[in-house]
Amino acid sequence: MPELPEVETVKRIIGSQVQGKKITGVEIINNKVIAHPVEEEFLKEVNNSRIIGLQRRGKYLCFHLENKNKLVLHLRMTGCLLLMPYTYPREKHTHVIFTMEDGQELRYIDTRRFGRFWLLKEDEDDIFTGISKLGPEPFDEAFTSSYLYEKLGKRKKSIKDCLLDQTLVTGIGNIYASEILFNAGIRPDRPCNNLSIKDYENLTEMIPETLNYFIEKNAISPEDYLAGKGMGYRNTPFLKVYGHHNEPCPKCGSILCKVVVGGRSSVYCPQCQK
DNA sequence: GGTGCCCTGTGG
DNA sequence: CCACAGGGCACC
Repeated sequence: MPELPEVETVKRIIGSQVQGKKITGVEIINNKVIAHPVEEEFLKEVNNSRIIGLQRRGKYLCFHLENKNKLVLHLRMTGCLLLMPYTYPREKHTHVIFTMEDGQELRYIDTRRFGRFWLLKEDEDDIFTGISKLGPEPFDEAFTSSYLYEKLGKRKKSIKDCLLDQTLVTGIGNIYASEILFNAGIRPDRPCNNLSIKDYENLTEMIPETLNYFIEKNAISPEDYLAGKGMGYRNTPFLKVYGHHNEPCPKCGSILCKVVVGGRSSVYCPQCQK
């Protein structure tokens, strides 16, 4: 469910709430979401450690702990982190609860249970989480149009498919792929080897610009974030094309189309996108 | 490359 | 009731 802008929002809100706080208790309600072979070890290594800070990499979140361990989380489709007083009733689908020293609880809630926690011990090579396979962040200096052209220029796959490939550039998901391609004026089903250098320059500019636009639109207070159960802030009202098929294009008024590319739906304007 | 699968909930 | 949902992986 969450893509880079949503994960960034969670990082900013939850990060500021838990930074410097000690975890004084861990309760695993459903161990399916813990991708660690030994539950006891996971508990031992996370419990009684202080959170130094929260970091985002692509769609992953990484808690840096004082004992040098890292607690990595991927929210996948429906994962959600909320900090609230321990007295609050537990949401349905609450799978893990971290108790903080101040009596607040950091709760992991995930309807579909696709999300995962990993534990990386100090200096342990990360061969588990998938983070090591990720491509550059869209805001990295390394993410240039020549990088994108070199990586994609000769591929026959559709540009939409490649935007979702986290090893090429990280953070884009199904919704923002449609939004980015609309902003760049490129049809989602265009083969990569059919795009011009100009198209790649345009894409390279529109990827960080579009994601940044939605990070800003996501901005919300911690109180409103909690009130909306970590979902309310998500910016559906600002989407230009995704979810708007059969409606008029916001630029030209043509009717927006839906196509399935690589098993997932994309929405585009047949007039504005070539 | 395409498909199925992991899950639950919702909308047509 | 079936199709589909913002992710990612294993498997032909």
